[in-house]
Amino acid sequence: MNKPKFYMTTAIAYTSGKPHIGNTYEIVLADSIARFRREQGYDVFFQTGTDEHGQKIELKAQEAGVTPKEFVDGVSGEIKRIWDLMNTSYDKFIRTTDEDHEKQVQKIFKKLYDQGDIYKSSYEGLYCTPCESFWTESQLVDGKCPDCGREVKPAKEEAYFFRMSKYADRLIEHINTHPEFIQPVSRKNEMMNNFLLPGLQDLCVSRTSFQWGIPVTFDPRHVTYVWLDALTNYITGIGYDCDGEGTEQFRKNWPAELHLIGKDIIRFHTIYWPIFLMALDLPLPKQVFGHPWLLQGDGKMSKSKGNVLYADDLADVFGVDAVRYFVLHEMPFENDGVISWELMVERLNSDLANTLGNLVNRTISMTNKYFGGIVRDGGVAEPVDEELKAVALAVPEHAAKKMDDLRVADAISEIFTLFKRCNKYIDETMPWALAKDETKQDRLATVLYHLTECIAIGASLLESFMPETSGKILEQLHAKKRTLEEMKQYGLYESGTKVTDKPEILFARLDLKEVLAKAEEIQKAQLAAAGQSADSQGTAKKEDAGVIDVEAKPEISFDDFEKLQFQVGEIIACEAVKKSKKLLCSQVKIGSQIKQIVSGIKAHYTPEEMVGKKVMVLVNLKPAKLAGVLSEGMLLCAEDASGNLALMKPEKEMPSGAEIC
RNA sequence: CGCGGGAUGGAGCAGUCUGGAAGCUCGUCGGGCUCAUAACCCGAAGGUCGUAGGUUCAAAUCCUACUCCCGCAACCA
Repeated sequence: MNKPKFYMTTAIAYTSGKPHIGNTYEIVLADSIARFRREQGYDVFFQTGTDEHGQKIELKAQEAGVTPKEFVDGVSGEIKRIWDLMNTSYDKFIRTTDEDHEKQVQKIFKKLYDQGDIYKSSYEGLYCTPCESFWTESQLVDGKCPDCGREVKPAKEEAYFFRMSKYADRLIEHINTHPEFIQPVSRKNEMMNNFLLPGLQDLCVSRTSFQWGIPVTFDPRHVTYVWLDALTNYITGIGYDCDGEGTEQFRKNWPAELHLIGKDIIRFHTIYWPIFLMALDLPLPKQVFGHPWLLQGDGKMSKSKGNVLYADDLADVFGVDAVRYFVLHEMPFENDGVISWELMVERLNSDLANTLGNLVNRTISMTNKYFGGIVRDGGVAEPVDEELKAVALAVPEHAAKKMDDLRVADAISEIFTLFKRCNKYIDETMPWALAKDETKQDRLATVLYHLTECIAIGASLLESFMPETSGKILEQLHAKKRTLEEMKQYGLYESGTKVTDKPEILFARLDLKEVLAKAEEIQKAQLAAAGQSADSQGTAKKEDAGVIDVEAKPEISFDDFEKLQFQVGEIIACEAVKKSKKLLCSQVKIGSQIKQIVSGIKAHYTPEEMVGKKVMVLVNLKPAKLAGVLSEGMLLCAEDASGNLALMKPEKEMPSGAEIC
């Protein structure tokens, strides 16, 4: 019998830095699906990797004083290390700097150009360097990049474009006739209404503003822009060849059954990628699942706060399988999940230590205590056994159904219903009472047999989610790993088998206080790595800390300083900027002049309390529009670590317009 | 009228598409049990399902208006 093939991928991770727990979530999720599909008998090929080109990386490498290649070699290695640490079973780790990938991308670019899908034009607009994106005036937020909030600069760039519109109708048709294509379904309307139905813009597919990319062969000033480079990894990784048939593996595996990606890049995978494939005359992937995000509960993750959660730190404290369990269990299907040290401890103690670990432990202990470790079916049945058996037989099916819908968290919960049922069964049968009765020895043996059998089934099911734990349990029971097929039968545990005589604690209960102490150490280490001085960490974490340190800026000359003009200004009127949540617009009297200045301090000052204040103003700042309102300077504020602001006022009474120098 | 997400017992969530007895996990309290990792089992308390209207025999769910929260950008999966 031929096993059906199952080709799945994760998004390739961008190599701009170490991946945090949210990035790691995706690979673990993918791994659990891949493992489960293998269990189901599919011939799985599971690809992941790293996306390594782009201006951002060029800049990061420059900052670090290494070549871009050296930089991405380091980060890609780090990512792979974490993927391996998390025990993920990918079959291929592709890098977009792989030679064969680069070669194919160049050939694809040429081919699309030759057949008229790609054309040369130019791009004019406001450019955000860190985001590598052009924006139109109307897209800007407060005059800044809507993605990152940083400054944009007017720029014009010659570029190649892909004619998306040509294929739009075909894509709309495909999406409408394949309701399973975009998952979760709610995303489908978003794509249709926001992008497809209003009319697709052509996509810019080359850049000249940086070099770290795959050069366009026939126009070497250009490098391939990220999406054409990155998305194609899904086919180049399995041996696509633009000029020929491609490898046998490619012909076998393409199209992919599943692209697993973050919800933020659904657009690229359900619009641009399918259209690229149409242009290459290739079939489309079967399904794209945009999973939700795992967010930090207690405030925004930020390196400067030192509260970023990394998979390896968490694994150090909790163990790899506990981290896998947590991210899989805590992530719902559609909404974002929450992660925090407290929640991790709660899950570990409650589910892994109490429900699962303790169950295995008490079962093995009783077997040792009452029968010298020998598990034997005593053949004395009671009705309660049937209830347990029914659960054990139903759970694999239920879990499989959840997995088919990609509801991994629900699948795990299904498995745990079996462990919970086992704990209840122990209470119902009271083995310790049976043990005291000479005539109940066979019944006692039967009870322990059922428990061992059910744990063996549950442990086997756990393999996709917690491979190491699964193996440990089976080993302690000296049980064979079951296939899904075998789980349809009950009673495969061989009667007369001896279990281990020294059961190992699978998950030790953790004390929240101790864990939080460790978390604090990790936070300190992060702060140190972020370049803060050693003594500042000590004080910064305490509430009574009187100081904060900020990132040092390069030294400036006195000439630079002289360019800045500061004066005392009196706020004579102030109102909130209507279209904005953060901005106040003040009329500031500086000498005999009145300047209008917009400041992002609405959260800290009301317009009323602003009026009458004499404050420090940077007056010769180039005027700019914020939220459509002209601002002709800057009110200076001090800001603490939690973002509280305080306006700077002269320490003695000074007239409006007094120069500050 | 900027965009997006959200509001369900103390905490974290499901249920909302396709109206039909408010559910899960944790925590709390009471009880049971002692094989086990102070664990396990049973029971209880605790909710005007953000507010106000509307549709309906019936609304957490559909419609309208409003309030409040959160993010708007990192390490963007």
